Amino acid sequence: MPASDLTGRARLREAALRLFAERGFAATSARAVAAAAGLSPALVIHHFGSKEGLRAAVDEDVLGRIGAALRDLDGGTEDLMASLGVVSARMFGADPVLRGYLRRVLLEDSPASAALFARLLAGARAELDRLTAAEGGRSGGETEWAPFQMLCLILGPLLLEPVMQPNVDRPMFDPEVLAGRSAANQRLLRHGLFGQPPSIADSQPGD
Amino acid sequence: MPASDLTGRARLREAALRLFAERGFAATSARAVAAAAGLSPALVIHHFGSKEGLRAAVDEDVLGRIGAALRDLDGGTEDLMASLGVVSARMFGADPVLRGYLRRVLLEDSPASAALFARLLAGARAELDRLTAAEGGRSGGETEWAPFQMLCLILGPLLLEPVMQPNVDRPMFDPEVLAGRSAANQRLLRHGLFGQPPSIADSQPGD
DNA sequence: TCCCTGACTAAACATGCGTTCAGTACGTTG
DNA sequence: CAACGTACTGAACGCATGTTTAGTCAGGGA
Repeated sequence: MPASDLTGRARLREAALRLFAERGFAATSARAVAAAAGLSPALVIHHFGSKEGLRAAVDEDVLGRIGAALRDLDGGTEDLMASLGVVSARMFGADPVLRGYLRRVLLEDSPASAALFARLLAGARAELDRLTAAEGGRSGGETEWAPFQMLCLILGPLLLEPVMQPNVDRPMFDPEVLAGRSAANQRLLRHGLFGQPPSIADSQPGD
Repeated sequence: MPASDLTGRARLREAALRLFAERGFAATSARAVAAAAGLSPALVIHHFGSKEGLRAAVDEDVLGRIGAALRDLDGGTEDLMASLGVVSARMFGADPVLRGYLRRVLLEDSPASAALFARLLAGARAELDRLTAAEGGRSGGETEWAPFQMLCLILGPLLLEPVMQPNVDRPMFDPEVLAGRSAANQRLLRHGLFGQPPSIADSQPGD
């Protein structure tokens, strides 16, 4: 099952995803990808036209997966902003390789990454609207940066994982740890770091 | 003054900083660096021993600048958490090239980047202590993630600049815009997105 | 059965890479 | 002045890269 069940094309794409995530695109040779897939380097050209074509195929695959996860989420009637915590768990938490690849994609400004970020931003805005409505419609002062702040809180640990992890006891994307972080983010967005001492109604069902 | 006043060694380092920031290390050839500096490729080896040595020199230079900026900041008696807003303005706001380089450094886990992040984390913790003291010592619930959240809010826009900028009207690191974002971060950390409607004592002197 | 298409390979190609080498020009030191 | 070390150059070396080519092999329709 590991990789040998897949077609050659798919095995190349998987191997490329892994190596691009680990070392980056420019630092990964087509030969290395082929070797990791147990195939000949010429197959990269045969299946994808060029190394750049291979990258495009990997991009499409990854962004497709994430787009699907986001679409699932919109459909579900998850309560409040639990959803963005859930989506980060489902996408980012799932696979270290995917995280590594996303990390590198997000800091370029390829069309693919721009589209992904626009999608995430729209999600954050929608989430924020729901959150505002749940808070009784009051919105404190300037909210221009709010969706970006929300995204920074969610994407920050993804982007900073390699440097952040050594400063955290447990694996940052362990489901429990991630849930704790999501809860902390929710508290921060609602009340700040100092608001509302944990007196009554501290624990909520969702998240 | 642009570059010709500098020694060949310094010109190579500056050119490398710019190109590494734009294209990444692996995608930048020693020949390209030398050409950008108006020098012979062999000089890269003569001055730095290898291309990797050149990277080390650039790293040292960049991290030195940032370390100095952070040290300045500790010395000054800036009030409250204005300081981290100021430091991001002074370091990140200053130079797009520096931002690009930092972006790439922070998502590897080289010793240099680990040291830088540890430094930033310590700064965030100190800042947070001061902020907590100013809030009357009360700290709401779990604060385990607080310093990381703070760093995400500050570093997020730096890391995401390429994908974020197209969604923002004005240049993200324009001093005014950055000040506005810093103020928004401060409000978020203190009261959340919905707390404390802007009734009395809205504007404060610092930041 | 034949033939064709598509997956696949080994070998080779041209190019660009990091690096080395031999040598020139120049300011400093003896 | 001679000797030296240092900044610097053009040309070359060996090698890895992305890609091409020619060819093998299996499967499926006519």
